[in-house]
Amino acid sequence: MRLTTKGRYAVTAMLDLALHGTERPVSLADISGRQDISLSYLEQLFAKLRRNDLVTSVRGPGGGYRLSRGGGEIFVAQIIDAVNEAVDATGCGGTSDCQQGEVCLTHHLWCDLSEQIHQFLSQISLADLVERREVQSISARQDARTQAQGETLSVAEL
Amino acid sequence: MRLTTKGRYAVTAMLDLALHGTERPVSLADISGRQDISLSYLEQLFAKLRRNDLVTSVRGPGGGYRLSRGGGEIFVAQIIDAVNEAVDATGCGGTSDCQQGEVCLTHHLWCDLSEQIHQFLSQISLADLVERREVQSISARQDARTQAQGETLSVAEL
DNA sequence: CAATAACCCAGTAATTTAGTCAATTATAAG
DNA sequence: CTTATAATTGACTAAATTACTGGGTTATTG
Repeated sequence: MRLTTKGRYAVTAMLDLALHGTERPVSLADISGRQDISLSYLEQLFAKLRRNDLVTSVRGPGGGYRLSRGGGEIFVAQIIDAVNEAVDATGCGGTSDCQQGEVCLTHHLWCDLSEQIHQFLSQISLADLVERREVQSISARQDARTQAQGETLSVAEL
Repeated sequence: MRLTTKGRYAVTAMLDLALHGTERPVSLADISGRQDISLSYLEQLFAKLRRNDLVTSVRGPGGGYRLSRGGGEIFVAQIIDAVNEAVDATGCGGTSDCQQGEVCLTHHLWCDLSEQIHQFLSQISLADLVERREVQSISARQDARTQAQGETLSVAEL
């Protein structure tokens, strides 16, 4: 499990789909415009997302992408895994060159750690994020009116 | 919070320190030999670890590095943060170019997510890992004797 | 003084990220 | 049928990050 900007782009794009794709398919050009991600980079990402059955495509005018299923059944971990593809474990994925058990054990430990993160992100669905979003935007507007109190600083930045 | 191999190297090296540095300081050459990380790369990593007060150094013959405090007071998140340094949020760290509130909100959401991972890794200390390690190595030896039963496959690989 | 090992710095190969460009293919609409 | 739209494919490149090399210096122990 790697956590890089690439995964963030993918999650952002998928969230955009979840937010805007309820009626009609969403074109990558739209996502590119809204989320400020280059069209060609989106193409690369969505090729992988499609191969991993997270989205379906509709060609031609009015076409674009749709979530392959409900937002409640697509999880953040799946999205990140899809675009990171072929993470090949840790350079010590069973086949490789751990001289002593010791080395391999620290690797194994790291796998444990990232596996737990993976499980954490496997529990968060796009639907969860959409909901959370609405909650936050509401509370953000409330904060703007009632003057933020300090804890809500990061929200007030917007 | 980024999760890359760089952070894994740092955690592995720090764990090596925790395991072998109880008596005397541990030289980077030793860690390099045991963990198969290039000496110069370790130098880079430890420069950052030292700047972040996670290790102390002893120069001269017999010198090396020590944990700056007990393994129970050094957490995985601190190690990863130390070597990743200057993560500058998400390209939208307050100062930047979010055209609409919308974009900024997806960013904020991602921050939330990685913040939760950060908190998770902030609860795991080196001491926890050392303990876990011992438990695993013991159970690994037990499994080797009693013939592993399937679930313990990854341990049995060693 | 000599050996050790941290410390520092400049450079560089390899990989990943991010993006460009140029085609081709499917399809809806006129 | 033609045209515009938008996915799809692929090759190629720029920038950033990761991982590493090598050369030096400084402090310390024996």
